[in-house]
Order: sequence, then C-alpha cells, then structure tokens
Amino acid sequence: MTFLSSLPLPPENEQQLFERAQALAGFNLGELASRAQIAIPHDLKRDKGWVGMLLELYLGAMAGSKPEQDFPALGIELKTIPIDAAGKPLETTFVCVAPLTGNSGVTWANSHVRHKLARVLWIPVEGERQIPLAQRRIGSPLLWQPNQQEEDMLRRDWEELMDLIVLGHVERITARHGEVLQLRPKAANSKALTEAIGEQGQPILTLPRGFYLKKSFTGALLARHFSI
DNA sequence: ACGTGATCATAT
DNA sequence: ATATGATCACGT
Repeated sequence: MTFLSSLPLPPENEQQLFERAQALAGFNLGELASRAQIAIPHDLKRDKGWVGMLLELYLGAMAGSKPEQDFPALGIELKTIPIDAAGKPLETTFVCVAPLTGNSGVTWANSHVRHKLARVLWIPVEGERQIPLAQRRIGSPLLWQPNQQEEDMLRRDWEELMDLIVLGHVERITARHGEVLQLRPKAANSKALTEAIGEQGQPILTLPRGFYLKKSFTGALLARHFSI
C-alpha cells in the first residue's frame, strides 16, 4: 500500500473510506505510528483513546472533532474494537453520553444512540495486553448497519433505560439492565456530577452515564461478518 | 475469568 | 462540566 505521505482529506464517499480501512488491515500499530510520526505509548493505561485517534488520522476523520458522526457527510461513525485471538471483543463499546434531563420529546427514532449506530465502520484491532502495543495488528474492517432484529433489541433496551431515567430512577440502574445496550458511568472519576431527575421528580446531581454496547452484541455482529 | 463500576487524556 | 477517544482493574 501507499502509506501516508500526508494527512488524508476526509473521504469523498463510502467506498473510498472503506478502501482506506481495508488498506490498513494486516499492519501493526508500530508501523502506522512510525509512518505517521506519532509517538507510541508503552501501553494504553494513560492513553485509552490512542488507537482510535491514530486510525482517525489515517482515515481522514477530522481530528478531535465535534459531536455526532466521524464522517458526517457520509453518515458514518468510526469505532475501533479490541479483539482477542478468536476475534471476540475484549471490551464493551461506548456509544454516547446518556441525556439525564431534557428528554421530553426524545424518542428512539430521534435518539443519539440510533443516530450514532445508524452506520458504523468497525475496525478490529488486536487488544490482548500480552501483545506489545506496537505489535498489535489491524484487522479487516466491517461497514455495518443494524438489521431489523438488532435495531429492535437496541430500541427495547434504550426505551427501558430511558423510561427509568425519565421516571427518576437513574440511580437504580446498573449495568445489568438491558440485553445488548447498557448504562454505565462515563466520567473522569466517581466524584464527577451532572444533573438528573430524582425519585420525587426533583433535580439531583449524579454520576454522568453513557450507553455502551455489550460484548455479546458486538461479538455477534463481528462473527456474522467473518462467517460470510 | 469476567463484568461492572471506575478511570485516563485532551479540547472546548 | 461536556464532548471526543476508550480501557482499566477490582470484586465476585
């Protein structure tokens, strides 16, 4: 392949984006970092978003970009996903922050979750901690959109979780709610606070939460890809 | 071994 | 504090 000679512009279409992603498959993170003249950390403990940012660079996503999709002109969101030797996800996938107030009029159809997941370019990356970061390889990309069954599962979980949030039960929600979509903390630490609705309908301060896809869900979608 | 709750860096 | 990018690490 022709490696980065300069920062790529945003891809003009879906095919161009996908070809760029395919061209990265098989290379390891050390090769990509070196070619992009990016320093590679020893591990991800203090650089949790490093892999995602590196691939954004190679694919022409606007660095440190704004809310919503990574490729707004294409309606596509980019997600790197760490996998083990069997191709199974090692981590859940963050989708977006959960809105804890101001939810009147919000429905599944106009939700951030549905918008973010409408079309996703998944890029698997070897993620086992025993593999030195520089040696971890990029896998084959998958351009995905939820099928009817997947969308139904997502909608049911989203509606259950949002009902609890709107009814003032956010602090009763644990990661065990939801079959494929779960609500978990998304914060700098356990002392971070944001406004939410309390049990009596009053304003409260609580830990910011995010929606995450469970590993069983992303694992199934990757498996479907590799079995086709 | 694994999932849940906690956490890290950076930009605005 | 909120948004982006996620993974860490303790308890079971």
